[in-house]
Amino acid sequence: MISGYVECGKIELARNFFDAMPQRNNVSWITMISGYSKSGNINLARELFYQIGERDLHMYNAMITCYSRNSRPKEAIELFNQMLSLDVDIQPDEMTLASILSACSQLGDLRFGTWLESYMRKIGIEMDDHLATALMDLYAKCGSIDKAYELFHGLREKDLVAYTTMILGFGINGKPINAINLFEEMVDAHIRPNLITYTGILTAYNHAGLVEQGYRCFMSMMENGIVPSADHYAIMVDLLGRAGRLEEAYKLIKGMPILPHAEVWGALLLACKLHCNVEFGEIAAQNCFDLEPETTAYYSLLANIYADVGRWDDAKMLRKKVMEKGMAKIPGSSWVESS
DNA sequence: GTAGGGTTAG
Repeated sequence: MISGYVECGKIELARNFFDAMPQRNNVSWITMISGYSKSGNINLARELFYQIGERDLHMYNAMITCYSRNSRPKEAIELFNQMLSLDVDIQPDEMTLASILSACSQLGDLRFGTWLESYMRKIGIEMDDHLATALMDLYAKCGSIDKAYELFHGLREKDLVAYTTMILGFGINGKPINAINLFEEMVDAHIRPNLITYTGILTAYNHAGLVEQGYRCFMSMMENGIVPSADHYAIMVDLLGRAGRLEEAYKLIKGMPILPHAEVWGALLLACKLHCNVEFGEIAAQNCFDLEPETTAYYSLLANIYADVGRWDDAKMLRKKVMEKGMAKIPGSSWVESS
């Protein structure tokens, strides 16, 4: 019952059912924690986790995974260390290590990562494809792209996540051509790219400055029934904009079936700065101001465009605005971590 | 009685 509710996203119903249960076994606690994890509710997951009297490996795994997949790598590693400590002393398994490796690459902590690799050997955890993929991601994020590719090459079965990880890895390591080649290999292998894969491949086309090919890829994405997110549009606007095709970029934004976020307009604004275009620059900037009034970078960009074309008074006025906004931040609580 | 934990972006 709980898992059924969790699967269709009815987490409150699952909780009601859970609360009404006279006796809760391990599985029900784990189902509830992973349900909160999937819906991004770290606090409720943690609350439940610490209500458990006797915690086993699977419960630790559920909570560590919750931290890791919700971008709390430090807390994931903290709990992992707690698990290894003498007063808990539970030996991790493949599942634990996959989540911890992910936390590690989120932090870009290669030293802890290589320690984990030898630790795995020490306690006899065999490197399966999931673990190799997580390790691949770590190496790629830390700049060891050759080591990442070695691991990729050694996979028993290259699946969607493996290809996507490697494509993203080539992308962040400045190897767009390798990313593009791998994407083609993936399509040939009949593995269907998802939204994340397209983020990687479109970024690669962008970095390689391959406008036509990138545009074609974006179109084929939609033909394959994958609906681009605002992030994908932002990449496309950047690609077209950097090539000086500002009007096309603008039209792409206007034709979006979803609301463009500030990053989309910001990409156009940046392109307008590169090409000293006031016309679209003003439109892009106005949208950025409306969407994110507190981000001063947008005001500066427009000010720089004005300066480029000799409109000093307009530039000055905007720079004054930036100063005022900067000052206004000081008495506030902008340095308090938001969560 | 039944239900569970892994890897990819932002």
